[in-house]
Amino acid sequence: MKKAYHHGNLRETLLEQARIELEERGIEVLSLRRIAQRAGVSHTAFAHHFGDARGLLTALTAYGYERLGQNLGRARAEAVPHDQDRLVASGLAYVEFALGHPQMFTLMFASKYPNFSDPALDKASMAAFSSFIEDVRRGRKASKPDEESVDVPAMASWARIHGLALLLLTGRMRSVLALDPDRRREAIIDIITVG
Amino acid sequence: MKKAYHHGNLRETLLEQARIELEERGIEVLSLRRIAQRAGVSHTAFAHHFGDARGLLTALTAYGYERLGQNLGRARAEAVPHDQDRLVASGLAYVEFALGHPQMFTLMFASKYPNFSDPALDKASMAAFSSFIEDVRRGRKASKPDEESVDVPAMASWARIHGLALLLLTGRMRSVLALDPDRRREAIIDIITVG
DNA sequence: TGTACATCAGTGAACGCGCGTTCACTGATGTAC
DNA sequence: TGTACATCAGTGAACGCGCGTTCACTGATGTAC
Repeated sequence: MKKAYHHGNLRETLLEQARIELEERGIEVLSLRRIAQRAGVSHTAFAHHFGDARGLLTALTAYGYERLGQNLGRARAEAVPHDQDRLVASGLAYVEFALGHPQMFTLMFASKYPNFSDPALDKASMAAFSSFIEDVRRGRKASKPDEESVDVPAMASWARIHGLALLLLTGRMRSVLALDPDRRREAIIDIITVG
Repeated sequence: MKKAYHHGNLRETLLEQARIELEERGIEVLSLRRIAQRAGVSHTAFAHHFGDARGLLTALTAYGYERLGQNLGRARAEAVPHDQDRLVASGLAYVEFALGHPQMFTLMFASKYPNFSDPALDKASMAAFSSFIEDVRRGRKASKPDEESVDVPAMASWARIHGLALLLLTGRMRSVLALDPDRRREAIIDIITVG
């Protein structure tokens, strides 16, 4: 098969290879040159699709939020339709996303490199968050407060789920990490649902 | 005043300048050379005190845990001695430490650079965590479970406080960030203490 | 259907940059006698 | 109290490295007529 000069799908290929490099080596040593090498393309080919290095990171982060949003949506759809079950399913999917894609999660939540005011990134992250927070809110039986005030119960649940994800993926909470997968899953659900 | 050839206190000076550089510019662009320049010393002077670059980051992270531990201890001592008040005071101090030292907090909890198996770092982080978790446990009125099982209520409170800190410092939770300092403090306490 | 030409997509060499580390060194300090 | 000498603390030049970017380019594609 002759290799075409024009790739046809290079943007998606570069994003996918960037995702793999990210998980394998970590944010802190991501390199355009290595990603391009993985994709079998010269490292200057990036410019046509992403502008500069930050553009790639921004697109990669948006891609991560899209995947998180999809995972949450799937979990939501599979949960039997009681609000409480939906909160548990969403929360579990959130934590599992973090554990399954630790570097991506770190990029999405801790990194200063992506441009979070990029419209596509903002749209993807708002979509993931807002549906998740809606699940949380309904699971807590809290009515949506007026626009200006803080929805304390919903924020409390979100904070707990987010913190649980991060403490687990950074290796704290050794008592939970020591469990086998099934029991760990149960412990995560217990922690999400405890009064 | 003649500048001494031997500094006398260079290790502490370098750590302090590293801390300032960290907060001002961020983990991702920390540089030995710039820190040394701040301290008025050649960049090769590091080797005598920290070995290599990772050694400095490890020492800096340990320093962060010591300061977190001190802040928690101070908050604990000032709280009127009801267990619930102590949980609130510790939790608030935890969140305020994160907001006051965002880069340090990120280094302590998300970075892969420090060597977390370094004995001094391990000791400092265990000291900060264990006293904090003890506060949480007593505030939840949960008796300490046997060594092997998971203390679900304590982990749930820790996760909530940790997640709250991170969601705030990464700019999520806009409804809380929009408040003025006093009302924000109240909202943080509400979120920590809500059932 | 053919052709001219603009645009798009990818190449590869070269660049400068800041980095951490290595090296041989020098000045200051501490200590044994 | 003096002196010899080992050790400690800091210097500054040089190194190689991988990085992202720039540049002039070439091949492929799309389109107007």
